[in-house]
Amino acid sequence: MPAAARRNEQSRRAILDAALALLAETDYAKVTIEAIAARAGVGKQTIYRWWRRKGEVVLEALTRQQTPVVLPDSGDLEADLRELVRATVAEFADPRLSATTRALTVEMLSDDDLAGQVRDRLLRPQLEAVRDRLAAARERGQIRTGADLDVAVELIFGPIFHRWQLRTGPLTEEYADALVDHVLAAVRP
Amino acid sequence: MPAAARRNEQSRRAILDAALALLAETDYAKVTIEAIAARAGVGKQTIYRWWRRKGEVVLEALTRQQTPVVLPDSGDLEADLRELVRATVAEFADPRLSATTRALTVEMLSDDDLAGQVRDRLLRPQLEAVRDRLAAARERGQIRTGADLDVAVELIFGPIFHRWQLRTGPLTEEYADALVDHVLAAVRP
Amino acid sequence: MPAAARRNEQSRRAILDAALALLAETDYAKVTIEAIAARAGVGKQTIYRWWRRKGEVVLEALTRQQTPVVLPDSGDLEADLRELVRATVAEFADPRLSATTRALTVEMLSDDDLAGQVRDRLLRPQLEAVRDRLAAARERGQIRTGADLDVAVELIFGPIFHRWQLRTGPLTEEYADALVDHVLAAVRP
Amino acid sequence: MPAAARRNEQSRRAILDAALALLAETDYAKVTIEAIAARAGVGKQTIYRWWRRKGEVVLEALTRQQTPVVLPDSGDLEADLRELVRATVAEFADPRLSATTRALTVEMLSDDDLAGQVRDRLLRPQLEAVRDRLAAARERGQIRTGADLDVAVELIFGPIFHRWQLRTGPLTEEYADALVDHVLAAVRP
DNA sequence: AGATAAACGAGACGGTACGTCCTGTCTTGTG
DNA sequence: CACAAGACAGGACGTACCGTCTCGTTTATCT
Repeated sequence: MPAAARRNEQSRRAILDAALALLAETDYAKVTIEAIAARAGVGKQTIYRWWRRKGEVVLEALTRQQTPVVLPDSGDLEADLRELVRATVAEFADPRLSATTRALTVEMLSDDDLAGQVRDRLLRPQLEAVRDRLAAARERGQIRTGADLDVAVELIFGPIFHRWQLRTGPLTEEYADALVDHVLAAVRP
Repeated sequence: MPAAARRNEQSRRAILDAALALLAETDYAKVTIEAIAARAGVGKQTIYRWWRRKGEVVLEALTRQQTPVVLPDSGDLEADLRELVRATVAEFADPRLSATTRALTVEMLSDDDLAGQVRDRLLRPQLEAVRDRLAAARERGQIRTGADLDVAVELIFGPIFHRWQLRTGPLTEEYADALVDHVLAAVRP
Repeated sequence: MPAAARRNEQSRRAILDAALALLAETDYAKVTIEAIAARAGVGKQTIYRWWRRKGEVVLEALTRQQTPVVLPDSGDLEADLRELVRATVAEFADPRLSATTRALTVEMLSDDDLAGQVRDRLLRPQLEAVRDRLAAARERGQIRTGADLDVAVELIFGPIFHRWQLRTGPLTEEYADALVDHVLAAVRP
Repeated sequence: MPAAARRNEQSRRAILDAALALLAETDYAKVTIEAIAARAGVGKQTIYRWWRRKGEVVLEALTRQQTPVVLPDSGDLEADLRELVRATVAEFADPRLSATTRALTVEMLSDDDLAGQVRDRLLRPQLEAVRDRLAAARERGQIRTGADLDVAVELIFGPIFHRWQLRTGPLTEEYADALVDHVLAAVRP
């Protein structure tokens, strides 16, 4: 393991910036280690020294700019869920955010290790925040006690993810609202 | 456009067989056009002449062996759904089927065109079969009239797909059953 | 062996014309069988049916437009030689004629058979015409009896060919005249 | 332009050795970049990095093993010339040396740049050595002052080259001697 | 006036080599 | 000793032609 102490923070930043820039500008096929290195003005070895795969660079580039998850808790479960789902659907509908998600998904599908990292670092916080919100609702009696909260969380994100990735339908506000209705029906007492 | 009439059916079959064999045997990274051509005893140009990308070859190889979708309709919606969901979960849990799905998903994420073809040829029939089964249930009054059947279908497959791809939980029979319970709750009158 | 009787004269002409046109227009590397066939609006097989190699097509294209060799015989050996050598040098200096000669030379170097044909059909008549002129001069006592006429002919064309192909000097009228002087010195009584 | 300082001398040698070996063993048509790379245990890019065309590799392979030109100067011009011409004729008559010369000639005819390099590196030293020998003879009065030494040199090599390439006659010792006689006649006072 | 058989255009085919690109490792100086 | 620079072996990419091989479709003889 390299002595991280010696690590050049400037190069690290340049690499992550370059990766983000390329992700934003070009096809994911053009986001190669060589292109990142060239763009960052960095030797390829400096990338290989600190990351094992391109996917890890991309992941780190994306996590770096991640904002902490804050879910609204107005007490009104339906309103809060609607806000969450609308925001999520809008995000997947946005071609720019969508492109990086797509990139990351490709990497995850070809590297189990990376998949784990993405899951734990990017995804889990998001999903657990929602789970916590649902738990609070359950305590208030807004959700039936028999409901499996993990399943409930997937009932929200699964359909959106599915529709986004397989393009089986439009990602609109109407869709978001319809989804919320069904999810609520599934967990209501 | 090439005169498809002149197409050599033997070569076509050899190519698709080779693609399937490689998909089954090796990492997707090793399923290259060159490997397929070599395995099929065919010139590379013969592949490029009839398919634009590797993904299209893989897609055609997979569609060729596809069995028509038959959904049970015993009249008992819960039983039928449980059977469907258990089978689907088992399929995604199977590493062999899973590998080709993973491969195809990677290709879809990097080629919109291919994504459309996969959706229309492989996915849509499956999803519509389920939708039809739900429509039948609705006519029998087993599903509330307000339910959006498209959303309902995604309520089934979305979570499975999500859990499979992001590995956020185990793909077991218990999970299948819990999912069925929630889906039913969502659409029941 | 094809029954030449059935041969389509129109196609034959189109092929030879196409070959000439390509020779004149492009690099010799682009003069491929496929290009000739496409240009001539002819199937590749029609070329392969009547010629064994590209070089033979080129040879036939060039021989077709060849004019019969006529050497001046004014009685004045020096004047006649000077005219011949100046014309030959000028021909090699002309980039257009030079290009086809270059092409043919390449083919000859990679095909002994073709080399023989070129020698016999294109070259020999030329060389023998010169040899005959020298023989006439010898009978008139303008050339010493000991002179080897074959060597003498090569004394004329060898240096020009050498200088053209290896670009060891300019192909000017002065050069032509200097060469004539030395050749005459070599064979004079 | 690559920093030649970083060049791997071992690879360079392996490539040139492989090229020579292939030239000696096989048809020139089989001397491909891929074959050279495979034989040398080298990536193709390593060849393309340092040479533009196959011809340049071949040229460098041939120049590397070139022995410095040493011409005899016994004072006897005729004897020295006879030795030189006999050796040259024998060399062209030798099928092994002839094959590489043929290969190089093909390359020269399709690449002006390479032609220049061959001329300057391989040919010129040889021709100038002969020119110098003739100059020495002229100073001794063995050659007439009016003789053009460049023309004289070509009077020697041109006919041999011509006869070799166009196969217009045998390359024997008798031919060598006849040629020497005529060349001497051309330049003698 | 058919019949028939070869030549024809078109272009698919199995191959070979091309020249480019990227991978992940190794090497060479610089700070 | 991390770094930039970039050479290296390897190997896939997609393209261009090779020479052979069907396809149907003209033609040109020969019944």
